Amino acid sequence: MATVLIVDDEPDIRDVIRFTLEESGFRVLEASHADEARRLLPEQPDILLLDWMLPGRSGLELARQLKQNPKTRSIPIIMISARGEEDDRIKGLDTGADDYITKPFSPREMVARVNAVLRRSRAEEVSAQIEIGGLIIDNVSHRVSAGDRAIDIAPTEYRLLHFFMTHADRAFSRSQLLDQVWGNHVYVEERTVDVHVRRLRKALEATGHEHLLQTVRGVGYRFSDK
Amino acid sequence: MATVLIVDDEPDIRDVIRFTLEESGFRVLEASHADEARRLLPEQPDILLLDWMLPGRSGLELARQLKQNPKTRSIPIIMISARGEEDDRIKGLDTGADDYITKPFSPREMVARVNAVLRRSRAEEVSAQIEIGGLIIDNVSHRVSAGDRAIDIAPTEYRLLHFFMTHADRAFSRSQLLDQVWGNHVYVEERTVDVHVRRLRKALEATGHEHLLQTVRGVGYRFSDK
DNA sequence: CACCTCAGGACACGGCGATGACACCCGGGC
DNA sequence: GCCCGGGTGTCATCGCCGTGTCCTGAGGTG
Repeated sequence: MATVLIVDDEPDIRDVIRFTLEESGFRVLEASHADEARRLLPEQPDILLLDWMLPGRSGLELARQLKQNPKTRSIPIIMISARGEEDDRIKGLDTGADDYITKPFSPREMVARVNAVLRRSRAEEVSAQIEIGGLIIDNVSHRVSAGDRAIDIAPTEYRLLHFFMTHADRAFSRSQLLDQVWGNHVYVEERTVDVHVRRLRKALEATGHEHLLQTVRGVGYRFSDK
Repeated sequence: MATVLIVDDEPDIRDVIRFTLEESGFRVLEASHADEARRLLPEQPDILLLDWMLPGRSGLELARQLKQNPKTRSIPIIMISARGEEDDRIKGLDTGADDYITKPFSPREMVARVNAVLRRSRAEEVSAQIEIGGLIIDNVSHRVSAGDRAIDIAPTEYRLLHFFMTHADRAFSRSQLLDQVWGNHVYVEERTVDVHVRRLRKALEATGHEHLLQTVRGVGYRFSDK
């Protein structure tokens, strides 16, 4: 089951939240301030419930910090704020918070939101380097490799592959691929996608990974190691 | 740029929203009630701003409907509700709404939320999986599997199976199936359904799931694990 | 037993996707 | 400026898979 880290300076609030979440089967960690929260990060919480109004605006700081660090960026954050602090709420979303709850909130609402955010974020998992079926793409060095062999690839093929690998196990139509990889403003023939798929496959043949790029007849293409 | 569909029965509200969104570069569609919204779906809005309090609770209905239809399920919905209708807010989230805004709201907040939801939904990976009797169909990856074995299936068989699995435990006549799976404009022989049922069964035999597709003599076919 | 419905095999056509060829564009080197 | 080469988009062609129809036989039903 998922672990939730509550960061709030009021013990009463923490208690209420802890009770509700534990009843719903979550594991709960508590911190009363930002520093304590940071110390608890090694416990690998799946989600943070973060009170906006921590002393010294440290809630905002913490959120910003977590979202800037690649290692913690993927931890979703739900902000808790008092009703009416609208400006803060907006900043919270801008900072990268994934959702927020206004006090006072009902237990049911909170659980519903925690679940919703977890469901969303689970699939996301962004990282610079992605590995699927032994094939590795690294968006920092802009390089594709398998084992210790580098694969030479043209720009468009690279973008296509990168899109596929960040959206694996999904079937895409040609027009979706054009929108996503070429940009939805340009107009090119749908069949062009076929050609680039073929070129990409050819490039992947060098290491025997062409089977990862699959044709879904009547629909489009899919990237998957299954 | 993204397209937003506003569904609200109050023209003033729509105007305000439209103005703000267009200023932020969105394309805006307007509907004053659920039916009009449905008619605008072919315009492919990227997100819906849906007033909760449409006459006759049709806002809830619309949301539920959209989230149940595989074709529209992925369109994110932001609910607009009057402050304090908390029960409704929860129901809204349960219905599948992705977020909500309480009236009155500031333009900035609205834009921030629309952007946040769009950002999320883009990366999102709702595995729209349906499982019946150990057989799994996933309309996102467009794949059928049982256990860890993938089942190879032709386009028409796939659509047929998908329809059956989303409408399990009901018997359908051949003409109903033709309407639903082939489309009600095309004309093909009723017996053709038999042939595709047979092909589908053959495909399911690979994992021993052919018994799920049952013949209802004198009526048609039914998909069920009972 | 006669009738009707469904299962299953066979087959021909059409369309979709794979593939190779080619023309154009752009940038770098001379 | 000119040439060269890699990259990209388009087109025509080919082959195969998917699809719809027909026919026959099996099995259930009255």
